[in-house]
Amino acid sequence: MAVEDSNEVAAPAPRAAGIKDVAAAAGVSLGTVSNVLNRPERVSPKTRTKVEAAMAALGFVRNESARQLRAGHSRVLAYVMLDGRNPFFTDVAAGMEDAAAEDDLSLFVCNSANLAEREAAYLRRLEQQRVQGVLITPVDPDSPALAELARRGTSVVIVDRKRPGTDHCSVAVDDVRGGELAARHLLDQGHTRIAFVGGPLTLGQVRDRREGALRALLAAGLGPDHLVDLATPQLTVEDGSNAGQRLAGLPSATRPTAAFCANDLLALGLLRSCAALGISVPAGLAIVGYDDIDFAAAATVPLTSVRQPRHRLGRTAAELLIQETSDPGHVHQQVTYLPELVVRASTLRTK
Amino acid sequence: MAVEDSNEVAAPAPRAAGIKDVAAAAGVSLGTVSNVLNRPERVSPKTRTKVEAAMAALGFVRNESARQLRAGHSRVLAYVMLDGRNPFFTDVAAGMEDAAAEDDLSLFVCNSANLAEREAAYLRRLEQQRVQGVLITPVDPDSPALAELARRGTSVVIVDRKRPGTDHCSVAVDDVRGGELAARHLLDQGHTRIAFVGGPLTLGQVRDRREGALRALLAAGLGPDHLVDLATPQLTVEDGSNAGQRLAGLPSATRPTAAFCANDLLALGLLRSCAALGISVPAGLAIVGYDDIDFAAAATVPLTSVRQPRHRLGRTAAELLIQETSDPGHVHQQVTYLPELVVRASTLRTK
DNA sequence: CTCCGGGATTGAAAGGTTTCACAAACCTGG
DNA sequence: CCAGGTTTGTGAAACCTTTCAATCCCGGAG
Repeated sequence: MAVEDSNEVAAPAPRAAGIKDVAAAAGVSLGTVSNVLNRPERVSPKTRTKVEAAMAALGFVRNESARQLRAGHSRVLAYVMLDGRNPFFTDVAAGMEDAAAEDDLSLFVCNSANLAEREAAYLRRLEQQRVQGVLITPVDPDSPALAELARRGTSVVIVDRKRPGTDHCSVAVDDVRGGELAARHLLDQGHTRIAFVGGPLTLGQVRDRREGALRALLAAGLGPDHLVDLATPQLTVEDGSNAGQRLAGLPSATRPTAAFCANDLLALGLLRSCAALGISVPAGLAIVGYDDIDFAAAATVPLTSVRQPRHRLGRTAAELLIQETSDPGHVHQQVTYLPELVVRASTLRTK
Repeated sequence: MAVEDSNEVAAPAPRAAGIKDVAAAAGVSLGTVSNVLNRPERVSPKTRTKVEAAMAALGFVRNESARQLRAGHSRVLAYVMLDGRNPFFTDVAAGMEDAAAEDDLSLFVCNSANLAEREAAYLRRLEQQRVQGVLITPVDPDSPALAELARRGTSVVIVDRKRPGTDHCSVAVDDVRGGELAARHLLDQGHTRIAFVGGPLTLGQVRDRREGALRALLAAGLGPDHLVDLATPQLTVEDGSNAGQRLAGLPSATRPTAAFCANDLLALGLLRSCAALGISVPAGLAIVGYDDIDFAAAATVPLTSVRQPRHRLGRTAAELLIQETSDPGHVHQQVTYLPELVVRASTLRTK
């Protein structure tokens, strides 16, 4: 007897208190506790205080699963990003987080690491969790999995990519325009042979940026052979560095005097290998990056880059998603932002 | 009549199919469907096929909330990181993700952005979600909120920090040792006046690294005045750059010839401002960073840095957490890894 | 032919919250 | 002091899955 009592007292896990326990402790009905939680204005101040005291005393924590179960959907938004190690996406996520926080929603961030399979696994999980909606920068925006997801009722917003159909909202930046800006700037600086560093071309972002560069060349009366492709398997610093080696190996007659990189990671890698190989920047090689991540400005030769409104991109995407899930008369929208060229030392004509 | 029928057909949201609908469609009981899902081996192949066909036909998606409600806990791990924009933490998260994936768990990544308030909000949310456990690099490891959380039954693992008590597991890297390595290296290179760039000192990481540097100086017979403090409000590239301005302003008699930065972001900022101010690195100023993020090696003057096993840090933390939540006889462990100095051009003695 | 054992299947209960129709208590003015 | 209206509080149903004891059915042994 005494033993049992002392066991009770020493019990380490008194099983989390629920709304029912709170009701009992406060001497009110279960429904009233729920009202305190969800519509405090419909409960008298006196009772409310009593209930709140009971909650504090018991260390009550709302059970979100039960809540969701009843509501049919959660208060969680998710972002499936393409590359967790690219600061660009981190910044996009920060923008989403701000918007989500304003509506008292949480943001669940997942990283597909550019792996279609991993992306699919996350989407399955998220659907099972009945997240309120999914923000995604997809490996492949045309994947039927996305359409399926939307068809089954989960709102999906495509980020940093456009999708032809009108099944989803999307927020993107005009990458063709960005490529044009970059290339035109290099042309203005007197370059006529430009390397395009980037890949794989399965990524729409890469395709579009290259396409833009090509257009700028054509507009200047130069043929497509003035764009020298240096394809990379991925968009990492390492790949950029490798591209630099290849570039240096080209015969000087045909070697480009400028390079346009599909993102800043590549550009930073290229910059590094130039330093290692004794090619001065911008005199020996002018370099333009893309995204204008913080490290671009921080590089020792600050990088000229095409800036995207990354924070706004994320914020707008989240806002569209929230709007879609709350407004039944919602119409899908395709928002496109314009990029902007930020000129820094890596392309400044040396006198 | 006809009208109603056609309405039925056109209904856009036929309300997600549940286990019950599947059971009806397959002509079996609800319990059997559950068995197919959870213990397929106890169901005859014939029935199983039938059920699986029904699931596919109805586009059945398991409802995780209901599942959780029954189970009492979810299959989600969460990492509350200190700074989403610092690649170090991103890499730690990647390590966790790998470990989580192996156990078929999801990782929910949140960013406290070094804001105690935001951290608290996330912790509240996560507790409400009944996540299986929380990994956290806390703003303040001694915060009572963490102990509370653990007391109420949520497992907590402290990452990149140690906590005196034994309430939690923790995984950390010996920052004092790291500071020592960095400073000793600079002393070996002949420097005797070393700047310490970093802050705020409320961050244990910063305190410890500074402490280590101090020890190395003392061991070399140099007084604490040989360590020149350049305090920064945060650990960003911008702060590092500002510190550079201040450093350059010091009278040349007392100006340090080397700088040890509390992390790589600061070091990159410092590097940039040196370039802008015409201070050559390492001849004019040797620089050591901390973390060895990818951008450190990618900087145009590759950065000497103290490498932490960041991927392993994350993986181990997640493994400990999983162990803690699955093994009832679990004993809290404090794992400490040793850092390693990676020497690059930013400190190489010129000739 | 009956009985038994064991695998396959079933049905009901449980888990914590929200919602909603309803009951109770209170207040106002006549 | 009462009718009628408003403000508070109540109780039960519903959300979807899992679990587990109970039942069913089948073939084989006696």
